[in-house]
Amino acid sequence: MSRLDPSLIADLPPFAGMDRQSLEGMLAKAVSVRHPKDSHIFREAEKANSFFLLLDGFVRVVKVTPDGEQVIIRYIAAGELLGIAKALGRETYPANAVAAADCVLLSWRSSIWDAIVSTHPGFATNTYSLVGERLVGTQDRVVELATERVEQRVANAVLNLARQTGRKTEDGILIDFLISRQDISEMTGTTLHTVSRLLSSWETKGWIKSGRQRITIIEGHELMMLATARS
DNA sequence: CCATTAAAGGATT
DNA sequence: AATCCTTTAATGG
Repeated sequence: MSRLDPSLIADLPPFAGMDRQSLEGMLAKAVSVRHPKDSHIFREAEKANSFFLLLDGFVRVVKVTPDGEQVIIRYIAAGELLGIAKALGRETYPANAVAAADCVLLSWRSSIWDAIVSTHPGFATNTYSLVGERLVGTQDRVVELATERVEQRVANAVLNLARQTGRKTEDGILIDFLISRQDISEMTGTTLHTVSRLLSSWETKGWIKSGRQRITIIEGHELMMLATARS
């Protein structure tokens, strides 16, 4: 296994404020793993033996209902931790994590979590922040699902994806991985047909450009108006 | 306003 | 060729 350079992770939020020696210590205990698109990184209810840092790619966190319906909880972008069951006081993973694109990750054994947190208080606080941000995000989505119309929820989902994973192109902000209308419907609690209709009507208005599994936001402002408009 | 169903055309493998 | 993704239209809650 090749040696990993500290600069690989030094600038990522979880390791902010960590000195070089500590970074090297973390990396010495890490194993790098590759996950091809659509492979599972971990599964719900599985024993949480490892936690991960996503170095490249995108991960989809998914819950599956008893009757087989999928709900997308969130997407995780490069630089974020995932599978941090230990930080949540859990022994098992709370959901499935699937590679939404080809992914490169670092993984650590969960058994060293406590030692890391006690020797690197900064890592602990960074993790609290991450957990807090995700909590706020899910709270927002609960409010959305309870009060907003489908059109607004879809607009929000698209904007959030663009903010999280967007890449600038000549046309606008491209959501930088393959995402189907089915995926968006699973994020927003609607059907792929409704998502399809909404996206094509936005395309007609010139707000977005979308092809098969690709979405580019051209006029983010209009979408934001829609997303926040009161019915 | 939105889900469901059905049908059909395009894209991907 | 088989499968998946998207669009469109009709119907009904």
